[in-house]
Amino acid sequence: MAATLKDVAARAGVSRSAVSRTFTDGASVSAKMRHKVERAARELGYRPNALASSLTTGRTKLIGLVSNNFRNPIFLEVFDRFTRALQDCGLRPLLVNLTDETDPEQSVRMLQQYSVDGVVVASSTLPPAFADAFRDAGVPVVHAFGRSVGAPPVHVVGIDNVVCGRMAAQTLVARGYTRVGFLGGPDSATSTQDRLVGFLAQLDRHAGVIVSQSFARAYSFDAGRDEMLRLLDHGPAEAYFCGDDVLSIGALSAIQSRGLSAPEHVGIIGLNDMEMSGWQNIDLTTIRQPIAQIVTTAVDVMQKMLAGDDRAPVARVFDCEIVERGTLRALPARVS
Amino acid sequence: MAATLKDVAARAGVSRSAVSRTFTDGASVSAKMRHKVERAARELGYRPNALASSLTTGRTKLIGLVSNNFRNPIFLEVFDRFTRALQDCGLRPLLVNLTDETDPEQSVRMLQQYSVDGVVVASSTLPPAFADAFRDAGVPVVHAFGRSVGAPPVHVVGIDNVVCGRMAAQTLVARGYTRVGFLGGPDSATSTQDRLVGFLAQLDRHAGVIVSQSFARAYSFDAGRDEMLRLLDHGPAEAYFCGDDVLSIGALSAIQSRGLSAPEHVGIIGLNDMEMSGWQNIDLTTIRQPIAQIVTTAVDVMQKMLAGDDRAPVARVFDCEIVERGTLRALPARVS
DNA sequence: CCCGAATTTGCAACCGGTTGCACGCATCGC
DNA sequence: GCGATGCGTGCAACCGGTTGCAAATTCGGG
Repeated sequence: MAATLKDVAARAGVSRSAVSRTFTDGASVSAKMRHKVERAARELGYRPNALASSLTTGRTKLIGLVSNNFRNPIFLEVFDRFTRALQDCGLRPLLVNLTDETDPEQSVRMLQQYSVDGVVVASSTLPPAFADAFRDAGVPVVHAFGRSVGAPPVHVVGIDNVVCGRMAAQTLVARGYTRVGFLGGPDSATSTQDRLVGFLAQLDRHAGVIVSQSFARAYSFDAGRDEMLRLLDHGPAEAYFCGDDVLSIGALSAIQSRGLSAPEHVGIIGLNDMEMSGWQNIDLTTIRQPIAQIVTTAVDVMQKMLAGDDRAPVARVFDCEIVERGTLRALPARVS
Repeated sequence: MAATLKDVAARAGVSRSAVSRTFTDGASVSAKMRHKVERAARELGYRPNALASSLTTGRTKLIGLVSNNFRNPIFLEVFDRFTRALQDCGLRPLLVNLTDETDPEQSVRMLQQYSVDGVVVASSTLPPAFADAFRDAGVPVVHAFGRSVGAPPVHVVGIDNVVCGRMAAQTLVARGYTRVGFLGGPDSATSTQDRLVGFLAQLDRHAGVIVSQSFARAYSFDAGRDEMLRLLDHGPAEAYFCGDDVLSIGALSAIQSRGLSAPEHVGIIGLNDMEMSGWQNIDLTTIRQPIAQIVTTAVDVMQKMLAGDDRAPVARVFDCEIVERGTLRALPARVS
């Protein structure tokens, strides 16, 4: 169907190499030749076959975009930004949905079969071993929203969840809460673990504060709601740090459906600052994660790796900030 | 790096064709040969290169998944389902984000360069001409959530938006509303146009009902909120059919921030039944669109086309249903 | 106008597979 | 024991490009 290099060469009356060279920049072609070829190409509607050329060049410009989080609305924004950023530098995202996949090996193989140039893992819940599998296979990989440790096995871009846990604790203490709770996502997620560690560490400094902890079965509305309903039935804390905004909103829903409200009866602070957290009928106090920066940086790192930069993996950590809205009680008046 | 066909052949002491044949099913290979090859392959960790084989077979198993809707949370579910369904039949979604792309030609070219086997367009806002461009390029295409007309230029899977408009109108009339409004998405979207047509047509049968119309600049929370704020300032209708749930939730937020509430002051009915419409703090009455069926069917149609079935394009239309929640006044008591 | 250097072009091999064809060999019937 | 049949295998050409190398062309300078 589609015109090939050979067709164009025949029509222009030149060699195939000449055609190839006109379409690869950096190759030496005379102006006259270029004209002839371009005209023939235009007439035939020729487009070079990216896959065929990848055979010899070894680059496909295909990037595996791997995630297991297709329930949390925040990830729509993540996908939006990743696809745009990748497209902007001429890369094509090959999306891999790991939701019900158990075996990392299999995805690695699949992506290898398609000779992806690199892999972006976008998830805060996948075990680090997963990203490692790609590195072991010799594929450049960057883990966005992964756990940031000192000397990570692969490039990581994200936030420091331990610090976030501390911030949350600090915020609750400053507002005078003395019985606080951690309502995390699944406790197998590194993000959950780290946030809990930070939360507890910070509270350790405040002897008078009582702390409890529990975990929702997933980062989802329903899971948050169910877990909060359970907590409400067993004497809840005064305020909770929820693992994530969507969990928080589920929790708020539980609170409302018991005829209670935030912050009057229970305080809530979330994490992510997803768009709907700012909606007036939700108005969630939360910790903002700089998604845009994380994505941009991850793509940037990927580009550098593709360009041949193979420095040792580094964790790039971005700061979070508290977004004050309406689900925590006000700061006590300053005594002057 | 990776072992190639040649390496395996050398190690097993057989010809390259023999190796190729062991990995393509339907080819004739003796059991003994198969064993030798498989062992050599295992030892070398050989995986056939999907792209190389696509050169001769003409199939890449790559499917372009094209959308311009990365703001509406409902589309996360759409992507989740599409990627899973495609993966389940051995196809790989190559995601194309058209958010700020103006020229359809360009995406067509790009996807052609990657020799995708087919294209799924998932959008209710892209003009039909867009999907047509792929058909014209000889690429199998199915348009999910597209406009369903009698003899469509390409396969379409979705709902009948005219019927939805009628349902909404019918629902409002049945509840005794006499001043109703249509708060649509961007009026360039076919879905908006069709819903409006149906809405008006149905209301035409009810002489006493006054109807107004306006359009939000996008299918997004902010757009819905802004438009509703504007309406509230100019004497709103008693109830609105909003183009979409996310728009509806924006509208609800506007209503609340004016100290009003639904359904007491203004009634709202949405469309989509996205997950959060059911959340207690939103509780939106809406029209449910059977997303799962639409996606499954779209992938099914695609598979058939890939298998060589090139019957004339058909529009596959699914029914919607009203989901009664709390943003419309109750049905008047039946007079018996 | 001639010569050497620089640039442009074509040839041919190669990337990693697939596949039509012909040949070798075992099997079968008679 | 013979030829017909058929399966299994290897050869070689091909898919659509790229690229090292050498030949051909262009160019500049004297």
